[in-house]
Amino acid sequence: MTRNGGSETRAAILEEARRVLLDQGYTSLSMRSLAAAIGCTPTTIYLYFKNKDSLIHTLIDEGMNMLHGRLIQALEESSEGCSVERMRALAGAYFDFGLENQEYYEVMFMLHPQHMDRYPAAKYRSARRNLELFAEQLPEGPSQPVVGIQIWSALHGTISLLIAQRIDNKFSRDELRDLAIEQAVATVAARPIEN
Amino acid sequence: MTRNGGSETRAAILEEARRVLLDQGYTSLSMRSLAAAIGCTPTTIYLYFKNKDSLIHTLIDEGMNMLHGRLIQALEESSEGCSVERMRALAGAYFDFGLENQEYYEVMFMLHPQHMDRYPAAKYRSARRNLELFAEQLPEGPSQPVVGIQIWSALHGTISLLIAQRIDNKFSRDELRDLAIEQAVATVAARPIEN
DNA sequence: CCGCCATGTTTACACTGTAAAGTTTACACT
DNA sequence: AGTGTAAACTTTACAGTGTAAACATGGCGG
Repeated sequence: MTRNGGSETRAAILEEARRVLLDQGYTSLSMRSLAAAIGCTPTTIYLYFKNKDSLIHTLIDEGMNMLHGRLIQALEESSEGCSVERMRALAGAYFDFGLENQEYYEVMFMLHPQHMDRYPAAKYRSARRNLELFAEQLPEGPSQPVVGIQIWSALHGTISLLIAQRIDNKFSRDELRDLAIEQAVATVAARPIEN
Repeated sequence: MTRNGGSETRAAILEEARRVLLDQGYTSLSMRSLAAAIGCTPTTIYLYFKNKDSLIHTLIDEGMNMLHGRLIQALEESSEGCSVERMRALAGAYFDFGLENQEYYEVMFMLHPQHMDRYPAAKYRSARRNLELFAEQLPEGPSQPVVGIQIWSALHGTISLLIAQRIDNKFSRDELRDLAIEQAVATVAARPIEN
């Protein structure tokens, strides 16, 4: 392969990895096929990424930033509403992001760490921002982060089962979406108002 | 390896597979190491199981039956209670099963089908029994299976994130358990009584 | 006794991630 | 211009994966 100044190769790797991830999913993303697609040898990739996991980590990070954009946008669009309405918008945006970016969602939230190096602390923080948005919509403010986690977890449950195709097709996605969002909303509505 | 009458080998395969699954997790479960552990060649396993996935399927089936036992027991112990109390017992039992049998839970509900052959229809039915138990606890009876699915999904969300170690350790498991269960209970309590 | 079938092994293929060592290119500096 | 060095990339190799095809062997029924 022609020398092309390093960072171009790195960009090509990421671009192709992203493409394969979206088209064929995580399992099809192999270092060798990746290398073949961009016209270099497998080991070249190791010049830019410690290993496959750290390549995945940067994809996760991309996904987290995409998600953050979507969530922030949803919050801005509903900023005039009460906490219930903001949560409805947030949950809806989260749900839609998950189903519209299934392959991203999978590497972001469904991959087991045993198959994966520990997620680096710096990137972990950027991921946590997304989750904190849920607690921040509670009427009492972000003082109960665990409740935010619970609301997020419940949403994640439905999304992950849909992605994993563990829910019978006879149940409509829209109905499941509504139920999941309303459950999140109900949890907010049940909180005491304190701020 | 000595001929030992077939079903013994099959039993040994399953026993070792179960052991590895519980000890080292799904990723460590390889046909070759499995064969080495029970003292046969990898291909011998293919006499008893079509492929790795179908071996996993029978483990999933085992897990589903274990889970069913736990859920039925919880329901029996709470049979005198109202639908809210029965759901509390059911959700608690489901949650505990998940965390006490993480490796089973993972293959049962968290593995992506792309990595896996389609779950056989017959076994799928036995899995569905477990989910139907949730809808059956609704005050209006099992007429709204999708609500049962939603309650189950939300529980699954918390469990799967805990198993995947995607929830910060600073959040106590007990508190998350309580919140998840109460969210399930609240969804039941919010239903109209019709039967 | 003989043939068949269940039970198993041997061998092989096409993959996977990744480490070590060697090679080529580009550029800075004397 | 010539040389040193570092970046970029390849070659080769290892150890592992699932699994298919062909071959061997034991025991049992006719």
